[in-house]
Amino acid sequence: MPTSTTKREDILDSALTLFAERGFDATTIPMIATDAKVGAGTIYRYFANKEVLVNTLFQHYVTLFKEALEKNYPEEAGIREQFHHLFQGMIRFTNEHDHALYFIKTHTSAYFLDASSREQFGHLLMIFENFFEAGKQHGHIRELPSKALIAIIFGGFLQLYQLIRVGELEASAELLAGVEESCWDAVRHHS
Amino acid sequence: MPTSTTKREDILDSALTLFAERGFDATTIPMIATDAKVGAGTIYRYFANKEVLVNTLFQHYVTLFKEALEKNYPEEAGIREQFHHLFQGMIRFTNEHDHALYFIKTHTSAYFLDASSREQFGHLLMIFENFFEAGKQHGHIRELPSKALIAIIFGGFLQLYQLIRVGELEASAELLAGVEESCWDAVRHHS
DNA sequence: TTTATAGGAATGAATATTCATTCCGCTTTT
DNA sequence: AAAAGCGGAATGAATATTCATTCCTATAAA
Repeated sequence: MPTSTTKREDILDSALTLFAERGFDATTIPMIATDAKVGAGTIYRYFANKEVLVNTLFQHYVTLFKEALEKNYPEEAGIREQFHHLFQGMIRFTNEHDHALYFIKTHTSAYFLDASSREQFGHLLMIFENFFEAGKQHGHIRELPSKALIAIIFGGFLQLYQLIRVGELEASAELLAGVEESCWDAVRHHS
Repeated sequence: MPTSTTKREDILDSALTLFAERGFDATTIPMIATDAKVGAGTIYRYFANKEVLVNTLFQHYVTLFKEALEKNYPEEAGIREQFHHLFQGMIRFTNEHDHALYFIKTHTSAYFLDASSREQFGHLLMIFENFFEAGKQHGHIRELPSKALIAIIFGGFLQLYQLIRVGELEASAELLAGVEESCWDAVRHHS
């Protein structure tokens, strides 16, 4: 077998957790190696260097997230249901990939992201941007720049999930439903 | 003049900017020294080490922020006005101390914060917690854990301000008023 | 008023430490 | 037995921290 894919994924998993918890600069390669139960040198068999590793990780999860949001998107449904779909997508994605969204968020404007990573992230934002623009057109969404609306939703959601991850809140269905309602009220148009 | 207090403050100012822009780990002491126009060794005359420096900075601005929120707090006013006061406090503080809130936010759960820093930050949260608890008691605020409400407001606000700092949005009075309304709708009780 | 001097402040080159990356011998697979 | 995959010690570069030296400035002697 040419290099079992397992190790590569162990490395990516460990890197995701550590980058999310401590940040890129505070995470050392030996740390990742230890956590992944792998020699430090092995990491370099799979990734040319630390920056390639972080960009690979970033693009991988941005893509996954984008797909999660786009899958089964209810094009024809009402706006509230579309919002529900997006919000549920965020929740499901966060549950499936523990640290991924937080990692994405905290590294979105990092100095070491390459052009491709930035581009991928742009695509991701576009999903939300399209949603909000269409919603504003129909008078369903508050008249604020889409970028601002995205920031409010994303910022709030991720800050909340940080609390959950740290254990200060429990992710009950009730809490999540309440938060979705809160976020919806933040962006919808009120008459 | 024996050691003008200026140098110490030059150092703190430079550190604030650099920590906020690049993060603690990506900021080197020589960088701070250069920016502050000071010898690298001079920093160690004022701060025992890099961690003491960052904790000093953190506590300083948390305290300032807390004071800004508490000053002229309208105890007797209605809840919407109290919310306005808090929100305005956030805006004013951010305008007066450019990078301070962002620095606080991005370093709140950092591994190098000492007990005192964490405690100070707890006091800060208490202001919001008290506000939300009282509001829920009177049925004015959404029935969600205060921690969650705080996360939504803070997360959203700071994410937004990051866009402003980066220049993607302009901090017009109109935008800020809209965002305040959005945040208020996120936390208030809807009948 | 001018000059000398003590002592705190500031400096930045030197040192110690940490970290990304490399390299080589050992292990496993074929 | 050869080849491929691994581990982890070794290397070199970057960084935090130290320290011997210089620079001020305030006071005091001349």
